[in-house]
Amino acid sequence: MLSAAKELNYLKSGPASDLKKNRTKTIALLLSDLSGPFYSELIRGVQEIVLENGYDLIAVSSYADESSTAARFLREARTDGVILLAHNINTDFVLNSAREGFPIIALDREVIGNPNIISISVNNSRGAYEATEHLINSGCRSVAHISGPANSKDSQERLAGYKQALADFNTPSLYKWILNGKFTQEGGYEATKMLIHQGDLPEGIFYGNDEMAIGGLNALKEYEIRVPEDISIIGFDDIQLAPYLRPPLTTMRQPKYEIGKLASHVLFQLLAGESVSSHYTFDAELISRESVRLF
Amino acid sequence: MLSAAKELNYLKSGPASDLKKNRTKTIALLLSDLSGPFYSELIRGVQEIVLENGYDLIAVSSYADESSTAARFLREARTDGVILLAHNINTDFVLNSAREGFPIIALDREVIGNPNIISISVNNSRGAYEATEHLINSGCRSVAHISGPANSKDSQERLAGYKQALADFNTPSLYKWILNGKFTQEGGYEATKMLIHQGDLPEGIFYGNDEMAIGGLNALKEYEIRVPEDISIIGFDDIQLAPYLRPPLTTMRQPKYEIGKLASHVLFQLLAGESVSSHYTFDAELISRESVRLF
DNA sequence: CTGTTAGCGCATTCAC
DNA sequence: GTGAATGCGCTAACAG
Repeated sequence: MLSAAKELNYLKSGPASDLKKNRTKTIALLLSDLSGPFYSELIRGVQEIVLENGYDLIAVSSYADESSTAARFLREARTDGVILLAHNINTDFVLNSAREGFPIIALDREVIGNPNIISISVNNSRGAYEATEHLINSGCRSVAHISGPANSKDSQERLAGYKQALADFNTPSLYKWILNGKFTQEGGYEATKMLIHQGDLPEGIFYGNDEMAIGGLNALKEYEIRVPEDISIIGFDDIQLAPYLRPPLTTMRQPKYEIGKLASHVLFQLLAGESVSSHYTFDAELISRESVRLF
Repeated sequence: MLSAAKELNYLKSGPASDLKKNRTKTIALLLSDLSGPFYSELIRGVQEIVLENGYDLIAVSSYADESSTAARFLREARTDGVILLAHNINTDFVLNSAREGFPIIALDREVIGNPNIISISVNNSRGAYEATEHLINSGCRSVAHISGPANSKDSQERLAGYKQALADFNTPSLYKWILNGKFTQEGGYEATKMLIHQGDLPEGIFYGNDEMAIGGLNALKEYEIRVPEDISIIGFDDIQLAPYLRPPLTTMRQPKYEIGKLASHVLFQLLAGESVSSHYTFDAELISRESVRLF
């Protein structure tokens, strides 16, 4: 009777099944904006490991802050674990969502003291230091920095690395050469225009990420300032577009694929009850293309 | 007592809540590959409407066919509705997953006869016709076509439009000038190399999508065939990279943002019990850049 | 207005 | 082996 019903088009309810089994066999990747096209490498890394372990992967957006889908997935443990790359969810919220058996891997912040939260980050200050150093070593006697939002840890660290390099190489560190570009293309465009209007153009610009560098490139083109003949620029991230820009963008590559793989790998270790380090670090790598003038 | 527990760090279970309420307030966007970077416009459109309606959006991959996450979300109605853009899930499976009160919006196929499944598509054959026509009108006396997978409806229709244009404009239609590039960059590269090795190069190539055109551009560059001086090429989709290619790619733009908005809009109408058309169509639009030589 | 209770649809257990 | 009963953790309905 019941089996007959099953044969002819039985559709089970996922939620009911999850409730009973107390696990979803699903991992959520929490992103600040689903429509941002720059995570594909990371997603690929995560997806590989998640599928390999017989789990499903869903991507969730934290678009509207704490009322967002992502927040709900965190707070209500709608999956068996979570990989967090959503800087607009605040750390207290994350801490309050942590619970036994619900691993959280944070890729965009350092969370200490909670055994259910592991963080993985790239060495931003070091990467920024190298970017700035590269500009200086290739002949720039002055270097500006277009930074990201002040509340972003990535941005703060990159700014710190930049300043350290200026200090170490006796290069002028001027307030007017540090502008906020909000990590967006538009922001990079505006910040670069401001830099140009100030009159005293530096010989190099270190953009806190590639998106802002794209905006910068557009602003520079508008004013017929040639890259790299008149000014050298360097970005951070190595997004997919970087090699296609004119000129191809020199940048600091983040090993996104590797980070994605490690994040999910660690997640499954936690799910299996194994103990892991509370923090992992990767280095960024200089990808030299044509936006920095070499001597 | 219970309220005291709540105050100090109560974490509710999402699955249990969903079960009780019999709705998730979540819409799933089913994509064939989460790491594909070419959906951002569409996602943006969907996200806007979904959030506006107080719902959450999650993105799910159908990476591993019928055993995939996406398939599970369809089959088990894990969300209140679904937007489908996953050609690797077959239509019978979709039909068998349909149920009352679980709207499915199909963006990559035409599904007829089921009131719970609505399809939205672009007029592929017409777009392909226009692409081919554009090549012919700009002076190409011969036009090849690199197509997508044979089982893709999009690909079939684009091929049909191409053939129709050749017929209408008395342009030679040769079997050797229709090659399969699988809708991937690699496939487009290989197909283009084959075309080159055949010796008798056409004056224009219509690629079934932009990704294959990128591969084609690479192959052409390798053989020092100049675009558009030696050969004109046109793509389909207008992906984000298209204007950044060398030369900037002429292509048929799909109104992805608008499609995303309509898809979610229709979904909510269905959820509200309103009746809607069973099928909607958009037109592709010629975006003229520099990969077609103009006379 | 606060406290108790029934039942959502499954998977698992136990009785048969 | 097949079939009925229990309870997962909530929410909504209801009683006090």
